[in-house]
Amino acid sequence: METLNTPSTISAHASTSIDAQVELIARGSVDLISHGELVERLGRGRPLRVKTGFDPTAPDLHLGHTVLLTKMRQFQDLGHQVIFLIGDFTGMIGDPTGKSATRPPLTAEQVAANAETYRSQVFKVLDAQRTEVAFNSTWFDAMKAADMIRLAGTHTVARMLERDDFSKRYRGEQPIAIHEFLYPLVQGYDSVALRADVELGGTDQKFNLLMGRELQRHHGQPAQIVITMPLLEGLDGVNKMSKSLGNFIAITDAPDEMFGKLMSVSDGLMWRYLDLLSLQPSSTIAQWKREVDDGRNPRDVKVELAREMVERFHGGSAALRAVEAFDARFRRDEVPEDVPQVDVAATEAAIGIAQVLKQSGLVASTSEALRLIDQGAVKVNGDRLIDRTRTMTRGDKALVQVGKRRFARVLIV
RNA sequence: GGAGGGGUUCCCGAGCGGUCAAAGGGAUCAGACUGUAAAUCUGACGGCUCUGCCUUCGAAGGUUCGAAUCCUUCCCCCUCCA
Repeated sequence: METLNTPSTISAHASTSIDAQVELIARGSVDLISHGELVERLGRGRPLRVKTGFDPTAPDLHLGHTVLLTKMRQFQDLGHQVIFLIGDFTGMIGDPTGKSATRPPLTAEQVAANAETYRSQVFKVLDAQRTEVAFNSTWFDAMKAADMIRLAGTHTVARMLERDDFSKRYRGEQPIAIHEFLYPLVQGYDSVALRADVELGGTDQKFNLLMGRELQRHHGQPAQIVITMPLLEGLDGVNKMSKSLGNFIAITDAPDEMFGKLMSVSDGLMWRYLDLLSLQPSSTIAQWKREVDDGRNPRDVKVELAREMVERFHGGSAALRAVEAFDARFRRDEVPEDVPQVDVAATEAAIGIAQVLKQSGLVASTSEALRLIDQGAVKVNGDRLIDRTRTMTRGDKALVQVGKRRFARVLIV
């Protein structure tokens, strides 16, 4: 690791005061260990090396994953050096969390493929030009068994058992494999190898991040500053954002969908999202807060948030179109432009409306179709349909709508 | 190895021979209200050729006019003792 790629001059952040930097860096964080050390380190006037480690399992990223990335981006914008570390060495050994004992180790090929997927998603948030991508196999593959044992010798079992996860399992008489004790050490050693000034992680990573500090001191380096970020709440505002709970916004969600999901977030959650996801300066967000307190419609601020996110992941023109499409559809109550055309086959001359709804894919079953009709959720050519026995005949065309979001242009054939 | 407790519709969870497509809560969907906010209120929430019919309560058999509820076997979970 001789090419540390550190710019010799400081450009961007020279103009930003240390106080202002600290304020931005601390925004949204749970732990900052420690504030004083951060001020001191920034005071040295050189770009900081900011490390964040990621699993090589390459999930489809959602906004929750981007909280850390956003924080990294803020560091970049302040002129610091960001290191995107892919834990391929650990990934090839197997499950590091103990959560799923059966998670199989990844092959080198899988790791490489995942890393590529990662890159394509991650650089929607990070500035690729200013990101150093590192793999921890670089130094661990070169390590000898004796080195690993020496690393293991730096800490005690008792110390490891302090980690919440381990102590719970130990008390609960759940197995803890020996190699699991090595993960915090391995992760901590990454900080030594990278000479990290700062390491970012989720709150669940706190123990491992602190391990980095100890190992750095052990190796005669100044201890890294540790920053933990919270888990982002999902669209329900209660549970953490996760794929399995279905309360997520994927970064690959289509522009209109992403925009709509963000607009449906509650006002309280909106501020949370702004703090954790927006690259707007804190002063701007504070300004918006004051304006809302003075009577400005929070909706307007939410539009800013939604627009920024869509712009980040789909570009500026897509964001403008999303705003326009949203206004047209929900404020002016117009029919969206991209309504799918569907042909529905009638076996006889006439076909019941429930069948039409089902066969066009607007509803899952005839029963559901009838229910929705009874509830006044179905519109045909803009008019509410209340007669569940209504039929259509061959050659009929109609714009059919179910609820607020489901549309189809149906042709009976 | 011994003793006991369980597996119910997307999730949690009641039911313990008929009035059960099965309480209640959550999630979800729709309507009202709105800023597609959130909250709230109302309704729906297995399927179908829908005032009726069909399929569902771990699996398979059985008892009964009738079973999610009783019996038998099997599968799977959990607790305590050894």
